[in-house]
Amino acid sequence: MATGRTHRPATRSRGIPEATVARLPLYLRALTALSERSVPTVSSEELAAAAGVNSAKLRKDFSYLGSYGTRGVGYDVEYLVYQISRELGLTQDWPVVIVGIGNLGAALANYGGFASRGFRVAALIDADPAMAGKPVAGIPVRHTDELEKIIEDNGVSIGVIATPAGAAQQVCDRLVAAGVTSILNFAPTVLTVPDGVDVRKVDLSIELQILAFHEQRKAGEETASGDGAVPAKRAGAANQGPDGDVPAVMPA
Amino acid sequence: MATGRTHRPATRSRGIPEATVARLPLYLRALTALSERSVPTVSSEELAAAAGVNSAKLRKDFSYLGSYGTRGVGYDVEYLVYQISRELGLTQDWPVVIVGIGNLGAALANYGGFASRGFRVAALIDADPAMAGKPVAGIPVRHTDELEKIIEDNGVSIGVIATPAGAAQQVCDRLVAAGVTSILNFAPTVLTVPDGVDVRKVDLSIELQILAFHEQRKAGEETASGDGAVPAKRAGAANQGPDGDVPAVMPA
DNA sequence: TGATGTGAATGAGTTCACAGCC
DNA sequence: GGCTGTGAACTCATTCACATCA
Repeated sequence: MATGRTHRPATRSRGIPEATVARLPLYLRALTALSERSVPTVSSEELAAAAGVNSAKLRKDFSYLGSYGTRGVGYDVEYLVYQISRELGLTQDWPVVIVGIGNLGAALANYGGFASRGFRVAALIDADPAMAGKPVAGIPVRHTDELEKIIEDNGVSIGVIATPAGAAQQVCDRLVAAGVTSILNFAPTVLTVPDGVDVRKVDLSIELQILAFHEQRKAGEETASGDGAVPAKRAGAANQGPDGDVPAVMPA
Repeated sequence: MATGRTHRPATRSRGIPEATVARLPLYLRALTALSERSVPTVSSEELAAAAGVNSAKLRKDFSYLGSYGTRGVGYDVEYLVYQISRELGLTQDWPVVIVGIGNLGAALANYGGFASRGFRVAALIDADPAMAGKPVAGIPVRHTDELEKIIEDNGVSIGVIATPAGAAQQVCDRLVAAGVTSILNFAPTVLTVPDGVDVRKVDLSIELQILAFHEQRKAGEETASGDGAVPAKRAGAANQGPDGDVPAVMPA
């Protein structure tokens, strides 16, 4: 069952930790902003502040990519932008399809952050025949019937599911059968996929529930100061920072 | 229950790991589905499968909440639903405001998953005067000018930011100044907040970039040492040129 | 018997602190 | 002097395996 291909002693040490991968886009964004302001170099301290992490972590992260900095100076912004882009695979074109063009699907279609990072919305797909042909974000919506053909014609390997929960697994199955190997799931349901397919999920209500947990705890601490078990100190508490992401990749 | 060993440590151990907290909503959803099908009890194995985690992890997670299961039997569904809801603070009402009513804000306003879990959309707020009064998801949009008053009047402690990146920090500052202590940020920017304020972020493009990283690696492995475990349908590995290409990403 | 609950072992990720180089 | 790069220490999370108990 378990794919034991953990061994990767091949050429370079391509063992970038998942937590690091998850932060690369963050660094990339900060670097892009610097690049636009024509800042030539940046120190780990400055860049870390811009990205909302601490500098030791950032340096460690970069060390997995290689030695791209200059001691005593810092990092060359343009060079680093290129290296991170390449590492993330953003130097190539990734056609994606978005399935389920409700409010959320439309928001995704309109989201500028995709196109500017190598992602091209190859098609919008919806099950509602009334939607077919209607343009959203300048792209005509196509009917679910065409899903397989669209995937094939465009060589799509990344699919975004923004359907209601009830339809998600079925859509997922069809995407996978048609050749999609990475799925970003916005539907509040657990998707089952075959081995070799990555799923990441974004769950709006889960995020709120996590906030509610912390919020409740804050409220409780104000009054219920009597619990001896509570170490009084704000144990890792308050500021989650820009971090706080839980690895959601299910390598199945 | 002859032994007087009554387990009631629920509100004692305030040391619930963050990773566990992040999974509680997942369990809650799976349990809610079981509850709706009137399933009385469930084993850690079954529930773990439904939530997409492994059973040892689930049992460990629950052990932080207390001993709510019965050895040899499993967990009482209704009881667990209640305990987890309480732990997450969902047994109380959480008024939230959504700021920035574009496509995404509208999607959030329409998202049913909020209301069903104790979150009440107290107000929708947008900076565009033309939006004011216009109903979205049955709730009239109000102008940013009223932000502080709305927060106060409704006792809002959780705010959702769905504005463009450029406006996010300013909106954040106003929310915090008005009394909000938890923020869910959808804008692609790092927010700076004072101590004691929680920020969680959901970044659409970051998730896609992480997928792209893994997708790229898959494509590279096909040609490398063949494990054979991954059948890998011929996904659109269109752009194979790994090197030589000039950074086609980002304005330079 | 058949499940939970949990110490112990393992692994992943973060932070420290300083050697090494510009 | 200043800043990167990285072993080592440390903290947090997952998994194992089994004692425990209905």
